[in-house]
Order: sequence, then structure tokens, then C-alpha cells
Amino acid sequence: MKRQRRSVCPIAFSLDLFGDRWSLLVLRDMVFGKRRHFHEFLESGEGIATNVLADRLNRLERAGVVEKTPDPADRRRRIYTLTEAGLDLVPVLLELVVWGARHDPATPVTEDFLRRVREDREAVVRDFRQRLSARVPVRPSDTVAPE
Amino acid sequence: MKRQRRSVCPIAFSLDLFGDRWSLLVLRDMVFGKRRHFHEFLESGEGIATNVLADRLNRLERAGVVEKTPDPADRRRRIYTLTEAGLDLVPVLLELVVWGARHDPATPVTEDFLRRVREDREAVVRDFRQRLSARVPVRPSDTVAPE
DNA sequence: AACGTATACTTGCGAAATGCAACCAGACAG
DNA sequence: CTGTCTGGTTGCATTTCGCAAGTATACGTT
Repeated sequence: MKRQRRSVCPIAFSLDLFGDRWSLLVLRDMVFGKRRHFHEFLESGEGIATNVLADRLNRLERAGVVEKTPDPADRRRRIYTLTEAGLDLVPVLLELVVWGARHDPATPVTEDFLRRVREDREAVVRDFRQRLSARVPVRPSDTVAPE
Repeated sequence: MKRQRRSVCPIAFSLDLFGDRWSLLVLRDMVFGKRRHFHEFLESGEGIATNVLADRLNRLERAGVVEKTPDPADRRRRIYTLTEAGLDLVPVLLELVVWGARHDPATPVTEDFLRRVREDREAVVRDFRQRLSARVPVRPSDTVAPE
């Protein structure tokens, strides 16, 4: 993936980094799925390839959106976490959820969640940020992603 | 661009449609640049290729995000406008602007605009929607008795 | 009516990105 | 020491992209 700046537009700047079919799904897994390990990202239902995943994680790390640290509990593993810049993507992801849910007739997103976002957007964003910076342990039941 | 549904996730649903480097730039041109013709999209600084542009416009039209109507003033032209589903993307685009502006040290986005978005987000969204739907698209009923 | 130009595409082709399977090295577990 | 887990890399076929050229229809000018 060759990606250099195409223009000074802030949207183009954003898309130059994560404007593809996979980057935001990996970030979604970190935000909503609370995944942190390579193999956990692979397990998301969409089936990303290992080489593409490795590439995206490196790219996001170089861009300062994701941080890679060794796992003290198992030296084979690395822990991928969001930086502050990564946490700033929560609103982007939320709007993608809102649009997708509204226009997908078969969405599993609950009306309740959408109402919360509509009525108290700031609180929802704050909530996700806090839960992530507090390093809440992985709870599979919280996942929005498939399987 | 082969794109079928990868999962039930609303984010994946969104990205299956416009998760690439060009779709959102075209939509940006419609929302912020008020462009409506094929050649206008080509003139945007990023330099999209004609075949890719044609493909994206068709894809967005089939998805019901964009509408293609003949231009009564020049029959070579078509006018591309946003549908309601397209207007629903304004919040997504705004968040991309916010993220891009915050993390691009050389952004041209004014602090004033960012403050408006922060402080009265709903109003900004409403504003763009209105300005766009005010540009009344061609409606057959309107052309019955031309001036 | 004839001619040049504008517009919205399509086509063809080399280059890049993706998807898939296989392979590999370092750690861990028994 | 052996087998397995983890996080990758490598190689290759397929798909998509980027670029240049070509085409069909419509317009504007003379």
C-alpha cells in the first residue's frame, strides 16, 4: 500500500492513513472488541489475511495511532493498544456505526444504543475513551464484531 | 472493486460501500465543494482517474447514496446529487475533518471551524444538510412549465 | 451544414495491492 | 526434547489502480 499525501485536505489526510477496507476494522476491534493481540484480530469474522494485518498494524504504529509493546506474560506476544490519536478515532467509528446501522436493514445494532448516541453523544464517546485508557480486560461478550 | 458483505457489523457494512481511498473524497466534493458534474470531481486536487471516478459514482448510485440525473441545460452532462442516505454521511465526513485537522500539523482547517464543530455540532450538521437540499435537484414536476 | 471542442465516459495495459496457502523462528508447556 | 502456539514472512495468482488513449454524443461557432 503506497500512501503519500495527496492534498492538504483533512479528509484526504485521514484517508491516506486508514482509508481502506481493513484499517478501521482493526481499530474497531480495539475500541469495541477490546482486542489487543495479533491472533485476536485474525479471529474477527471478516477474515483479514495475516500479511495484510501485519502491514496495517505496522502502518498504524508508524503513524502513531497504535502502540506495540511486548507482553510481559508471554514473550511471543505483542500487545497492540491505541494511542491518544487512536482514541480520537472513536467519534469516527461511532458515526460509521450510526450510518451503517441506519442504512442496513439487517443490522444487529439495537435502537437503544443508537438512541444513546443521538441523545448523549459526548457521554458515549467519553465512556469508550475511559474504558480503553483504563485498560479494561478483554471481555468477549462486549464485542460488536461478528464471531 | 469487488465488494460483498463481509459481516453483519455496521462498520463493515459502511466500509464495504465507501471504505476506499476515493469514495469519501467524491462525497466530500459534493458536501463541501458543492460539485455536481463529472469533470468537477476530476478537478479536485487529488487527481482521481476517470475510470475510477466512473466506477465510484456508479457504485454509490447503486447503493442509493448518490443520484444521477440528466442536466436539462446540457444534455451531455449528468448532475450528481446526494440522496437522503448521502446526506446522512455529513457527520462521518465532519469527524474525518476533525481527526485529520487535529493530527495534521500542516492542516489548513481553521481553529474557528473546529471550535464551531465542537461547541455546536448539531447546528453545523444541520447547516450542511440544509445548504445541500436547498440546491433543489431536478424534479420532473418542476420542469413541466419551464420559464 | 460543417467543424472544432466539451463532456462523460470506456478500453487496454503495466504496476500495485489483495487473498491465499505455505513456511519459519522464537517462546512456551509437558 | 518434543510438540504446539504466536506472530509473523514469503511466494504466487487474482484483483484493483493509475495512466494514457480512444469513443460517442452534444454543444457552439461560423
